[in-house]
Parts: sequence; structure tokens; C-alpha cells
Amino acid sequence: MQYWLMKSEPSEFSLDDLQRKGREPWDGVRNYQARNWFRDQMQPKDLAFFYHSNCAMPGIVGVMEILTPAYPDPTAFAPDNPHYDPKSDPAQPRWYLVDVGYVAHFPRTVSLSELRTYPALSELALLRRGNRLSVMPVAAAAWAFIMGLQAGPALPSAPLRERH
DNA sequence: GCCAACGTTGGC
DNA sequence: GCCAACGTTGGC
Repeated sequence: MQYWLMKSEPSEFSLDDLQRKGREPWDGVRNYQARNWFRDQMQPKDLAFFYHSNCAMPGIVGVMEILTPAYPDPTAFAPDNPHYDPKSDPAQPRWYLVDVGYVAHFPRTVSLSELRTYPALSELALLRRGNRLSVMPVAAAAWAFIMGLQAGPALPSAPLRERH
């Protein structure tokens, strides 16, 4: 059982889209390190944070579940697909994917800027300088910490109230 | 195997 | 839209 973080641009595919559809093949990943995690490490019942990237408020918006073992990404074989890769031979597929299932929305987005404020998360791959991976592992302690943020208000930018 | 050029990611 | 950081490509 492992934990993950997976990025998607909400204009392409958002957590709302996943909720609507229930499940989805996480296709189009074209990075070898991410491919290796799909193929070699990810297992059904693993959980993953759904991260919205390249948008007004980048951050973690909820949780999904890995539903299937890795299998070859069919979009790599489809010439009319934007993720087509002529070098991926169906007899020896280069790219893999897993199906994911909707689990839950967070009550609020845990933004990238908020995540950066927690020393407990300093080892999170997402926060390391220049990180561009779209699929990455999350340590169990970091997973629990982020899940725990949902319990409290934790709105650091909210105006302070006078106390009398 | 080196490395410059290029394309992509993704925050801001 | 800008641009830093990074991965990939391809000439040599």
C-alpha cells in the first residue's frame, strides 16, 4: 500500500470531472520516471492526491484510488491522439497507465503556497525545486499530515480577529 | 558519450 | 505572457 500525488490541469481533466465519471484511465503520461512508478510500484487500492496544476490556485483538491494494475496506454498507439507516440510499439509498449476512481473532494483546496509553509512537508517531491513530475510518491507521514489539515480551519491568510 | 538546441511544464 | 527548470533529441 503506497500513497501518490498525481497532477492534472483542471482545464483538461479536473477532480469534478472524475467525480462525474466515477473512474478514468489516467492516460497521456509521457515521462519515464512516472511510467516506472505506474508499471513497477503502483497497485490497486493505493490512494493518490489529485493535484490541480497550471491554474489560478494550484494545489491538492482531493483524493482518488488506484483501481487497476498498470496496462499499456492506448493513446500512444492512436495517430490522431495528441499523446500519440510513433515510437511506442504495441508489441513492446513504451507507456503505461492505471485507472483511477473518485474518492472525495477536500473541503478546501490545499494550495501549493500553503503546502510550502509546513516544515513537515519539506521532503515532499512536489515542493522540491524545479520539480516537474506529474506522478510522484508521497510518504505515509506526509499523507497523514496533509489529510490532517482538513480537520482544522488552517487559513493562514485569513484576517486576524481582535480578541477582547 | 558529450552537450547544445529545443520543447515542455507549470508557477507566477 | 514570461521565463526558470528540466527532459529529450540529435549531431558529432
